[in-house]
Amino acid sequence: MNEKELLEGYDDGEYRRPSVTADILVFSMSSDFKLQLLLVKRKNHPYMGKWAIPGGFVDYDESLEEAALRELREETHVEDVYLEQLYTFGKPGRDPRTRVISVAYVALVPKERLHIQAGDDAAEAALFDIENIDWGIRFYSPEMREALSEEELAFDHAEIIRTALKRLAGKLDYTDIAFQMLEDKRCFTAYEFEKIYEAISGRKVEKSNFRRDFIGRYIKTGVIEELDVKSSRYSIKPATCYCYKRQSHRG
Amino acid sequence: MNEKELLEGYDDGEYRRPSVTADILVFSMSSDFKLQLLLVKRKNHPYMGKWAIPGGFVDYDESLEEAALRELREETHVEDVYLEQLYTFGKPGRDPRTRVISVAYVALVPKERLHIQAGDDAAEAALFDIENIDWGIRFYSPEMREALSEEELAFDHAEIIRTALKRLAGKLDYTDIAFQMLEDKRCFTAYEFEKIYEAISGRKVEKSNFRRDFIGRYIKTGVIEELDVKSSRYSIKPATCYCYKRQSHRG
DNA sequence: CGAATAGTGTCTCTCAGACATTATATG
DNA sequence: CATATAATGTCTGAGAGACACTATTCG
Repeated sequence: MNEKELLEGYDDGEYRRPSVTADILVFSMSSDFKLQLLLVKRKNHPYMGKWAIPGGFVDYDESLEEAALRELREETHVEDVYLEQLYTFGKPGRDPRTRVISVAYVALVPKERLHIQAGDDAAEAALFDIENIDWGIRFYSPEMREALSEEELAFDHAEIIRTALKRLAGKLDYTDIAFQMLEDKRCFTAYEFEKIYEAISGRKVEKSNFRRDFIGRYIKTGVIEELDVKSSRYSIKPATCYCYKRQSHRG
Repeated sequence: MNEKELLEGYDDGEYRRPSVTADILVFSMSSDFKLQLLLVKRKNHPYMGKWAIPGGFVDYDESLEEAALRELREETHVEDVYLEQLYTFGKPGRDPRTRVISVAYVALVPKERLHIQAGDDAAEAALFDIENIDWGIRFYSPEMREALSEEELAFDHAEIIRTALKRLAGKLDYTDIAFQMLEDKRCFTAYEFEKIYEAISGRKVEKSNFRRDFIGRYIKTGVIEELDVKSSRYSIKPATCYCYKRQSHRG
């Protein structure tokens, strides 16, 4: 291919280094408690018009996490969120232009905090509902209910998303990640928390058991506290509110 | 520092890329069932004379995993082992020479398969017993029983080792990693497996409970099978041997 | 009243941890 | 005999999962 020859012509005989990018998977939760992922539509080749995970090159003086946060800021204008390194993807050929090693990060952001805006490399940016969690992965766009198939994703991004979904589901039971999706960590109901848990794990839970465990584990360990406030946001009968007692981000 | 100025002088105005290395943490098990880690003594600056995790630059056409396997082959002459990506360390300044992003891999290698040899960048290579698993990390060299403190480790390698130990202990219960340390996966006793489990988890287990669970879970799921063979290698009374039925590596 | 969620109680089964006991081989 | 590991058994309490039931508020 002449495109490849062109790129190899850039090489000047010195040691040829791979490029490093930080990619960021921004997960959020729709108002009807469906797990959502931020994708951007590529406006350049390769994969022009396909949907991709936002990301960009890591600057020489910037840490990987800083690079991920910078991308996050550019796309969503949020700063202070839960962020976790996912995995590093580096197979030669995953980007047809040149050798790219991508360090993928996962961010969990409550939806009201998101102010989505397409970055320089993207035509548009949108949140996609993640409907079925059988790792075959199928997305449905929020407004139009249009299926987004794996073929419409750029690069190896379907694999990256699968990895992220597995990681999130796996960490649900022994970490606090579900709390990171709450609209207001300082005042939320058991119902909200349960719905978030269901969305991330991909399966229904028994309401009564979940409440027992939820109360039992987190109240006893002081992670949450019962408040005097009641909320009728999601129900007719006012529900007890709880307060998450740890720092709002970091994990 | 004039060393830094020298390095920055190398920059020729083009986009300055970080270097990428693949580092490999080779864990093994001593004959008395202590968890061991392969370290190499640096023969060049920086950190000359300090102990380090072996690693090297990722070639332009080589996958991250291939790079890790190449390093592994150079240091230990083993090929076909359990290998897993650990984490990517990329803070600016972690290598005083230039910006280095290290993708760390963990390999689990039964000791008899190791044929340790120092690579080009190392004066010597040795296995160190990991004695206490309180994440303060202290090593004792195998022969001399000399303490190796965190200060004697190069770069941010103490942090990398801590990360690896946590990961291994965490995956012990829901993966097959303990089997990867067995001298002979096709014929081993419950005693051997128990000792490996203890070494990786860093705590004693109740023998009878462990056997019940060990038999219960793995026999029922077909992961292991009971053999007719008996072994007196670790006991006076001959013990039942078991056979691990899955592929010898990969995880 | 029905609808929808809030919230409580109960039963079973599995599993982890603690501990006791017997068996088998060697010196 | 003592010793060291092999191998089996028993008890308890915690937790997961299934399910039944009552309470509260609105329209």
